[in-house]
Amino acid sequence: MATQSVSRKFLTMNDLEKNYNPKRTEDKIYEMWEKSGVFEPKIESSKKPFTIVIPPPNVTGSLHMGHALNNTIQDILIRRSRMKGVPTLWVPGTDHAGIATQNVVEKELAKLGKSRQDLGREKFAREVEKWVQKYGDIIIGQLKKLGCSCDWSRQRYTMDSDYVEAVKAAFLHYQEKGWIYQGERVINWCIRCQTALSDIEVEHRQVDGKLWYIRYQIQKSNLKNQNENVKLKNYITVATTRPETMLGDAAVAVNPDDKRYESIIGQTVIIPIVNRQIPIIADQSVDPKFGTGAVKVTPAHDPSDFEIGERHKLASIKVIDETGKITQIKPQGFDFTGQKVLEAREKIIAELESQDLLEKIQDYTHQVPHCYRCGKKIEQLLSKQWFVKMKKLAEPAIRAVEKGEIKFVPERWEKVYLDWMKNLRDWCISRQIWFGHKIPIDGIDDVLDTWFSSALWPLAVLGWPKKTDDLAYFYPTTVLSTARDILYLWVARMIFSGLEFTGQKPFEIVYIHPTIFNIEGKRMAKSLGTGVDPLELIDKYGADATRFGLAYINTGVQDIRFDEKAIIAGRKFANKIWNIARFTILQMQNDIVKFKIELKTDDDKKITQSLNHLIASVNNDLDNFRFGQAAHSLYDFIWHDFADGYLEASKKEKNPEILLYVMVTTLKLLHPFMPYVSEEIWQKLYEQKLVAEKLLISAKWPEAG
RNA sequence: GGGCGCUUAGCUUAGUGGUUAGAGCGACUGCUUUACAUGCAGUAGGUCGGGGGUUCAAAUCCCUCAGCGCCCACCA
Repeated sequence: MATQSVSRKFLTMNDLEKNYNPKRTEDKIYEMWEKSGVFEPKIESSKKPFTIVIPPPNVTGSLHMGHALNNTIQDILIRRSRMKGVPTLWVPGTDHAGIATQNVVEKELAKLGKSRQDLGREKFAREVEKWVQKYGDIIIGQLKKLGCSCDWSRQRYTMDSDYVEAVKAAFLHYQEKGWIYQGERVINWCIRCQTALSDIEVEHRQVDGKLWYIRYQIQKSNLKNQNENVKLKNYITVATTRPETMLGDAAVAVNPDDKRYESIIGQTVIIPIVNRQIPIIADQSVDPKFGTGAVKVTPAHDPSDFEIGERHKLASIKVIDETGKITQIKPQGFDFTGQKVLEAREKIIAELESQDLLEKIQDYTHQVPHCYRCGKKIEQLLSKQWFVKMKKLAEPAIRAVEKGEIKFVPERWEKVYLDWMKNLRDWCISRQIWFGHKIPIDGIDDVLDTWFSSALWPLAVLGWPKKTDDLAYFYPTTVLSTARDILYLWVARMIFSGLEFTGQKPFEIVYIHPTIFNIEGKRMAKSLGTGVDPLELIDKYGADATRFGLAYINTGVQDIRFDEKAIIAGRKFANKIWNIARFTILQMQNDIVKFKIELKTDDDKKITQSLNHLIASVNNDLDNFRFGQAAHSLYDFIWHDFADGYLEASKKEKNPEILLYVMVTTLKLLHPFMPYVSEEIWQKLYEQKLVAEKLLISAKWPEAG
């Protein structure tokens, strides 16, 4: 509470607008904060810092509602921590997002009828650079509009020069450990993007397909030992969803315990059309209950077939190339070379039918892999790529979470993380796209998976591999707030990277925020016309309204059906607060203010008691990431207890000190949620010498007494 | 095939064992009450998805069924 001041220049009604006006407030206030230097923490070695690194938005486009929610959450945590007097750092930045950004630039070029190949690498790189510059700036501008109190002096980009060094250092480190290797195996290949993808960059979508039952002739000379079940048959039937891959079959596999086929294991069958001889083999991985219990094995085009192939030393015959066309496999009398997969499939089916080798066709709905960036079907094919061995990296990452050193909020995500981490395959890190970090090996012109660089974010932004003061003081960071869809792609990889390179976890708490859907429960997407632009909301209702509305509906649920009504309620609330302040300020001028808290009436006692409860519950809620609950308590107290109750009553029985005390305290509690209106009011109070601290953003946070 | 989440008033939802289940928006009825009509005072509207159980007491805990959504998985 401020000390008594004798010389106050009283404001009149006209000095305070009747309604809160965000547009006349926000930019002015933000500039004031920025100039004051409060966003940039000072290192105080005696105090434990509070650090957040922003999940760097992709420079593919502007921010969406998920970003608005996540950055509101982070700013709430940051502002509260700062007000508590803790050295508080929020590192901002952007991600080059290799494949995603390359794709959006390619889409732009396509509008002009051009491809990246038309431009060539150099010109294309310049186009990408222009895009990155433009959208990088847009994103930073949006974060500022939202009111994010990031330390802009520490702003980073995943391809700035220091970051390139960090990526190199990480790669070399893995190499020295012997964890980087080049291998030829079946990987996910996007025909449109022309690159390999890791397993988690593939989306499985349900597709209505067919199951074709095809007869493979058993070699006549081997038919002597037939048993009861196959006595009358001279063929074995396999079921497949991809008949065209039979061009590359290397075996027919059955389960070793499958009595039906016991007697013919080891015999030879002839692939129809291809006329090549392949063995019938027994492999544990075959499910006797599916289809006929016999499966054609195509090691070059299916990861599990590849493994069967390795176990049985089968040849891998690549029949589909990187453009999604049939290779120069020329069975006698046929030539499918250069034909698209579906085209070849049709011809093969027709030929099988004419040879009476197609037993039946079933409708079959199954999961088919698609590219997570361009949405096109993935081909699984044999390819030489670079991998990181995961076993040694996963172990400490599992332990850190199991021992509770890293906690997930909500807790249930811990299990999701661990399940994935315990069943990791090696990480395919090479990409054949043009935009990204070059693999630091001479003569290799591939780039790295964009997530290889994102995985280093918490350490790289603080200076690693250099031993900087920032790294020593602000690492490990405190909270990582993010969306659930990048739990594996990003969060898991930051955990093992952080532990490997520093021996310390990258963050203490992973907060997984709700996903925002539209009111029908559908994904918000610009392309579907279901997106809501947070900037438009800020323009219409103000940043505070947008932030408060988002915080208010974030009650810890998994999904949010976004309803603009919440933001409208936020706007009204901002206005309500403004008017409470207006009333209070005018009240202060009419009465002598002693700045001494004296509880005279029952109303005084009641309101200060409720306020104390409010402080306790807001603190408790925020300690536990219960943003919605905290917002609800603030709303209910301020509107109903304070305005409808105490303020009305105070018109009859005056106690301006209490009025001011409650006002000032609620402004502090509200500031992380609604920084602009609260600071704007604070400035009026400061001018009136009704508060002592110059800025609310750095005023002392209330604790329950 | 595994796992997770959700189902409360017309809409979006709060509420994790305890008096007549709250709010915002919408609807309706009054109010130019010396801050706010972005307001104030009220009214109507809910068998808390169905069924079963535990308990003195269940929207809340357990089981089960149904619907919606998400994630993982080498049934080709």
